[in-house]
Amino acid sequence: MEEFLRVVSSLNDETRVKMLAFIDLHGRVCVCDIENSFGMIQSRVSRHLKILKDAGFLLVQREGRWAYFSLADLDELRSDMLKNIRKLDLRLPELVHNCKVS
Amino acid sequence: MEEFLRVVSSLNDETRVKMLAFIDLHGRVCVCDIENSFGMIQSRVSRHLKILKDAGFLLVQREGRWAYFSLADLDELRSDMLKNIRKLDLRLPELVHNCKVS
DNA sequence: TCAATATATCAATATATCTTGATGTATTTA
DNA sequence: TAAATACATCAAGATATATTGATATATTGA
Repeated sequence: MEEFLRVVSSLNDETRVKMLAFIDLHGRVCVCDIENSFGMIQSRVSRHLKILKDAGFLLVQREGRWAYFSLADLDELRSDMLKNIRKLDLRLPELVHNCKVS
Repeated sequence: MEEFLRVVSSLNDETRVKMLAFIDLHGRVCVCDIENSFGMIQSRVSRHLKILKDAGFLLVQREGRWAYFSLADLDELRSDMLKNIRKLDLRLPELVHNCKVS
């Protein structure tokens, strides 16, 4: 139950549903990609990505000063959730890749 | 998105997940059945059942002074959620049918 | 080494949700 | 008709979550 509620509560937020859909669409992105694409401040983005990671949806790979987030391997519950998010056909922001150094 | 969030937030609560599993298991129950089975006060039960109903999981049929709740027809999102709740193998309270008149 | 960048986290505030107890309405039965 | 029962809803307080701005750490490049 605890894990089920962690998964459900991670998706009980429009911002996080969109971020998950965005990463599903674009693959590997760093925090500042989402910051730029969504027009949100860094602490907010970082917090939401952490929640999605802790819920088992995302994987983080640190490279230098960047943290790249991508989809984790999903079990049935999580892949069901993602499947139903895909069906929402959300309008997502464009990918804006604007980190200062790369 | 709005409907997705209504479904997700309805399940973002341990009490409601258990009540949904309970109704899935026992079929048609009235509010006081849940009150007695879960040992919760009536206003709390009524509120949670309303949230599950508004989220499209439950159907209500009024009969006399009783309101009977049962599973609604579920679309893919909702039946996926119920399927994953079944997999949790929750320990649910016994059905205590103790309404004063019947 | 120093400054800039990327990220995480914390504290404060705002907002939402849950629980309880009180109240209101409808139905049934004495 | 009056009392009891089933249920819904509201107000108040408690708890949880989200947002922002500030601060801390690590990495890189000048």
